[in-house]
Amino acid sequence: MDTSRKRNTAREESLSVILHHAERIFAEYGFKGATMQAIADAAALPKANLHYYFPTKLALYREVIERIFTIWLEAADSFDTSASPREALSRYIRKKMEISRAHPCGSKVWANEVIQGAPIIQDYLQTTLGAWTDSRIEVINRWIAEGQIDPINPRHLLYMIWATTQHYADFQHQVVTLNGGKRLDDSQWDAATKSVTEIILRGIGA
Amino acid sequence: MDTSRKRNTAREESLSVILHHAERIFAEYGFKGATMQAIADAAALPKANLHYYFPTKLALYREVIERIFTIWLEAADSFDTSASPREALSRYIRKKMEISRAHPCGSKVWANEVIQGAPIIQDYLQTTLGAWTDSRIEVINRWIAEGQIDPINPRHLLYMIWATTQHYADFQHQVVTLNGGKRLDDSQWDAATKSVTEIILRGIGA
DNA sequence: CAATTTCTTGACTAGTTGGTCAGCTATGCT
DNA sequence: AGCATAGCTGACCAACTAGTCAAGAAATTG
Repeated sequence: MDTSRKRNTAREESLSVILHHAERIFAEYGFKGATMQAIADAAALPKANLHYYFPTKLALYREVIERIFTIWLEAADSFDTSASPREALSRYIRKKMEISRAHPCGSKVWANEVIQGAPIIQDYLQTTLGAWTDSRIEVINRWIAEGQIDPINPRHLLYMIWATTQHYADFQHQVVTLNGGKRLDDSQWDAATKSVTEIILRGIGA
Repeated sequence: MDTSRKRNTAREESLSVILHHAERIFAEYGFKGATMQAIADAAALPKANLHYYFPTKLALYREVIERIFTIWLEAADSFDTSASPREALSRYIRKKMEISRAHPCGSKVWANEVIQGAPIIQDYLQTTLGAWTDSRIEVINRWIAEGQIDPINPRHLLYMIWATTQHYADFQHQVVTLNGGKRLDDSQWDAATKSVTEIILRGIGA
C-alpha cells in the first residue's frame, strides 16, 4: 500500500510551506490583520490553494498554534526534576532562550493569543500548562524544603523565567532597535543567556 | 474669552470616554481586529461621532499609544539615579508593577505594537527609549564600578525588569487562569512585587 | 432673538477579504 | 490506455468595515 510517494510528499511540502509562512504573517499582523491573500503570496501559492488544505482561516490558525504548542512542550520536558536546581533551571532557561531565537514568530503568535484573552488556547492553559506548572511548583518547593534554594515563591520564579526568555522573541524588534538596529549575534545571545541564568540562579540562592 | 464651559467639558468627556474604550478594544483585538463600530458600541456613541473627534482609525490609535507612552515616561522617572541600587531598583520595579495592575490594556496595546514591529512607535524606541536606556546603563555601570552590585550586563537586567513586570499585564489572562481563574487580589499583587524585587536584587548582589 | 459655531447622527459608499465553485491538471491504479 | 482520485486555480460572491455626508440638534454669542 505504498501509496503515491510524489503525492504525499507534495502534500506535506505544501502543508509545511503554508504553515511556515502563516506563522510569520500571523506573528506580524495578528489573527485579524493577517489575510489569507498575504499568506498565499508569502507562500507563493494561489489563495484558493490554501483553502484546499485548510477550510478556514481559523483552521489554519489553529494548526499554527498547535505546532507552537509542540515546541513549547519540548522546552517543558527539558526541566529535569531529578537534577539539581542549578542544573535543571539553567538547562531550562537555555532551552527557552534557544526557542526564542529559533522560533520568534511562534512565540509572537502565542503572545498575541494570550494578550487577546487566549480564545483558542484556553484549554491548553487550564489543562496541560496548569498541570505542568503545578508539578514544577512542587519540585521547587521540595528544593526549598531541602535548603537547596532560598524560600521564594515558585510561581513567580516561573513567570520570571517565561517572561524574560520570551521577551527576546516577542520584543525582538525593541531589543534589535536598542542594539543599534542589528540583530543579536551568536556571542550576544550567549551573553544574554548567561546573564539571565546567572541573575535568576543567584536571585534564588541556587 | 472664557469660551463655553459646557462645550469644552462635553468635548473632553467624549474624548476621554472614546480613548478609554478604544484602549480596551485595541488591547483585546489588535489594531486590525478592533473595529470602529466595536469601539463606538463600547463607548455608547454612534460610529460617526468617533470620526468627528478622530478623522481616522489610525489617528485614534496614535492617540491611544501617545497616552500609554506618557504613563511609561512616568515610570521611567521613578528610576532615581541618585539613590542606592536597592532603593532605585525596588522603587522602579514597584512602579512598573503598579502600572501593570492599573493599566493592563495600555501595556497590552504597547506589547502588540512592538510584537508587530512597532510601525507607529519606532521613533519613540529609537529616540526617547534609546536615550533613557543608555543613561540608566551608565548609572548601573557606575554602581558596578563602585562595587555596589555585582558585575552584570545592565542591558539584560533592564530587559528582565521590563519583561517580568509587564508579564503581569500582558499575560494577565494566563496568570489569572493559572490562579484558578481568579484575578490577583491585593495581597497577591504585593507578593508578586516582593518576589520579583527580591529575586532581582539578590540576583545582582545589591 | 437670530446668527453662528459646534456637535450629533442615520444612511450611504467604496474597498477589502474570507470563502466558494466549476473546471482544470497531474498522479496513481488496473 | 483509460479510469479514478488528489491537487490546483481563476473567477466570483456575500459580508464586513473605514470613512463620508448632508441634515439636523444644541450651545454660544452679539
